Amino acid sequence: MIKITFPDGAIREYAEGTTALDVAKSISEGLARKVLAADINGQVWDATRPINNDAQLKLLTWNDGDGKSTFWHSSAHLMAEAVESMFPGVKFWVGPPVENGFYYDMDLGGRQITEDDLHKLELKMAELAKKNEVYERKEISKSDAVRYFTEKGDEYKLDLLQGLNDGEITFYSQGNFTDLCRGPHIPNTGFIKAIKLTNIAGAYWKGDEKNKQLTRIYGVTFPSQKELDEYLAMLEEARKRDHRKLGKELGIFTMDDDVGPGLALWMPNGTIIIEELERLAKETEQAAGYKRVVTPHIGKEILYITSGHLPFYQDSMYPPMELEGQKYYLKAMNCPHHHKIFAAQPKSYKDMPLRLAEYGTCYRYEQSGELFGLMRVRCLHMNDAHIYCTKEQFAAEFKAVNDMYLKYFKIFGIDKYIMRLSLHDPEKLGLKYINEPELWIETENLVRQVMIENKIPFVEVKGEGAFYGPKIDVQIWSAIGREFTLATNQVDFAQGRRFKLEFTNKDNHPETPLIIHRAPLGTHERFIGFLLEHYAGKFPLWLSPLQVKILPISDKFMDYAQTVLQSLKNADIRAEIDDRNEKIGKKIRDTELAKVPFMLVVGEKEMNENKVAIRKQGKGDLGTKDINEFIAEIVKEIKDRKSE
RNA sequence: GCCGUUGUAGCUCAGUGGUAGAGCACUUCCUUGGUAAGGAAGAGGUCGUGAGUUCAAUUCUCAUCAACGGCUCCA
Repeated sequence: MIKITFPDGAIREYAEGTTALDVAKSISEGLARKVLAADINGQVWDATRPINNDAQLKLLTWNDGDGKSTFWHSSAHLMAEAVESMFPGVKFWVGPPVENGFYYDMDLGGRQITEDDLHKLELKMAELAKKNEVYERKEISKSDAVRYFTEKGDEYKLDLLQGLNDGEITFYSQGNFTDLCRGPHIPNTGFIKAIKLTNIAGAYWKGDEKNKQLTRIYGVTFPSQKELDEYLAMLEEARKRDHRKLGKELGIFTMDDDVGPGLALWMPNGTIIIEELERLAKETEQAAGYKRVVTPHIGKEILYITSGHLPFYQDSMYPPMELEGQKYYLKAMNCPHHHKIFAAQPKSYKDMPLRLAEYGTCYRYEQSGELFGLMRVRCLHMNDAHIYCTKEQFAAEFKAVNDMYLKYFKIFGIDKYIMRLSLHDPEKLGLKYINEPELWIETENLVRQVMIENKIPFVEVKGEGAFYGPKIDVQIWSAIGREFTLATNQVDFAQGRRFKLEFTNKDNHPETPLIIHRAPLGTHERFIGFLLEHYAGKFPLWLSPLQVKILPISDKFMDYAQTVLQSLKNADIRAEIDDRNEKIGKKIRDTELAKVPFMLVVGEKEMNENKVAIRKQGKGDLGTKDINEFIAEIVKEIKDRKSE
C-alpha cells in the first residue's frame, strides 16, 4: 500500500500502482469524469500513470492551469493525427500549449494548407475525438527512438532526440499517431468536445530566421461547445476594443498609403489627447526637477558612430541622405542629441543630477511585417528624458523614475502590467551587447538592488536588455492579447564614456556620469493606442477630445445653446452644439456612440430657468442643474484628471 | 524581411468574364420633435496599382503596393 496526501492534508492509502484516475473514482464518478491530469509531488503526470510510491497528489481539471495546458497539448496531438491522415509524410517539430490554445509546427514537404483545409481538419479531429482514443505512454530507449525516426526519415524529431538522454525518452500514441513527447496527456481524446483551428502561419524552425520556415497551425479546444462559444464571443468583444478600429471611428488617427506605412497622421481629436498628455508630462517633469530641451530630427553619421547605435541598428534606421559630402540620418533615438547638450558646457558635481526631457520625434525603419496599428510604427514621439547622475545618486534617481511610472499608472488606472528586468545575454556580448562583461554584471546588480530595496515586484528576462545596459520594461497587453513594452527605464554605462561626458567631482577630478534613459509614457503612438483599448474609447473627461455636447431640443433653443456653449468655452471646456435638424433621441444616440462624456439637453424648461439637463455617457439622465454649478463641477474633475 | 490571407462608396459588407449594389454616414427638402435611430429625395466608386490572357477583365493569371494573422525583430 502507498500513502496519498491530498491538498487539504488528508492522507489515504491505495494499492501500489494505483493511478490518479483510480483515486478520483474512489472519491466520485463525477470527479473522475473531469480529471485531465494530476500533480504528483509537483510534477504533472498522466492521470492514468501508475503511482508506485507515497505521493502528494492534486487532481487537475479544466479549472487548473496545468489541467488546461495538458488538455491543449493533447489537442495538439489530436490535430497532428488529423493532419497526418490528410497529409501523409508530414514531419512534425513541436506542438506545445500556449496561453489560449495550442499550435503544432510541421514540415508539409512543399505542400500547402489552406483555410478550407482547416475546416476539414476540424471535422477530422472531431471524428477522431469521438473514438475516445487513449493516449498511451511508452518509455523507450534512445537507440530505439533514434532507429524509429531514422526509418521514418524525420530529421526534426532526430534533432530533438539529440538533446535528450537515455532513460528520459517517452513516446505517446493515440489512434494511428505516435509522437516523441515527454507528456503528460489527458486520458483519452473523448474529453475534447469543441474544436476551432484559428489560423495558419509560417514559423522559423527553432525561431531562427536563417532556418527553414515551417507551417504552424494554431487552434483552441474546449471540453464543451458552450465554452468555445464564450471564447469566440470574448474575442469578438476584444475586437471592438481594438485601437485600430476605435482610432478610426473616433477620428483619432489615420494612415495613408501615400504618406507611408507606419506613419500615423494625428487627426484633430488625437492631437487634443497628445496635447493633454504632454501637458501632464511637462507638469510632472517640472515638479521632478527635469529641464526641457528641443533637438532636431536629423544628425550626422558621426553622432551615431560615437553613440554606438549605428553598427547595432543601421538596418532599422532610415537610410541616410547625403548633403555637402556628409551623411545625415533621421534620428531613431534622442540620446545622442541630449548627450551633446550635456557636453556643451562644462559640468561639476553641483550640476548633477541633470535631467533633460524632450517629447522627441524619432524615426525607425521597422520591418514591414512588424508594423501594427499605433503600437508599432515608423515615426514615434517619445516621452524621453536622460538623467545624468553620479554613481551615488543612481539608486535614488532610478527609484524616482519608478515612482513616476506608478504615479502615471494611478492617473490612468493601469493595474495590469508586469515590470521586467531585462538583462543581457552573455553569449551575445559584442554581437547584440556592448562587450563589457563586468560592467554588465555590475549594473544589472545595481538595478536589481534598487528594485528589491524598494519592494517593487519584477521578473527577470535574459536577452532583452538594451545594447548599452540593462533596463526595466513595463509590459502591457493589447485588447487582442499582444504583449508590448509600454514604458522603459534603462541604465547606460556605455554612452557616457563614448561621448567623453564628464563632470568635475568633489576631488576636482573628471568623472563619467551614469545615464538613465527613461520613457514612462512610452511614445504617444503606443500610449494612445493602449489608452484607446484600455478605456474602450471612453476617455476620461480630461482626455476626451470633446468633453460636452449641447443638444438643443429644437432649433428654437439654438440661441440659448449658444450662450451655454460660450459659458463652457470661457471655462476652457471642449464643447460643441449638435445643430442638426434631428429629434433629441437621435442626437442622444449619436452622441452616446461617439463616446462624448457629457450631454447637455436644452429646451424650453432649461432656457426659462437658466439651467441644463445633464446626461452622462453610459449613465443616462442625471437631472437638471444650474449651468455654473455644472461647469464648476466638471472643471474640478478635469483639473484633477479623474479617471472615474 | 519570411509564411499565409485579404483589398469593391467615408464606414460595414453583398456581387458579377459583358465596365456595379445594400445599410449606415453625407447633401437637400418636409417635420420643430423632451432622453439611444421621424419621413422623402439626392449625391457619391475608372472595384488598391501595373501588366498579361480574352472580342470583352472589377471578376482569370502574374507582378507590385498596402492591410490583416503569425514568425523573426524592437535602441
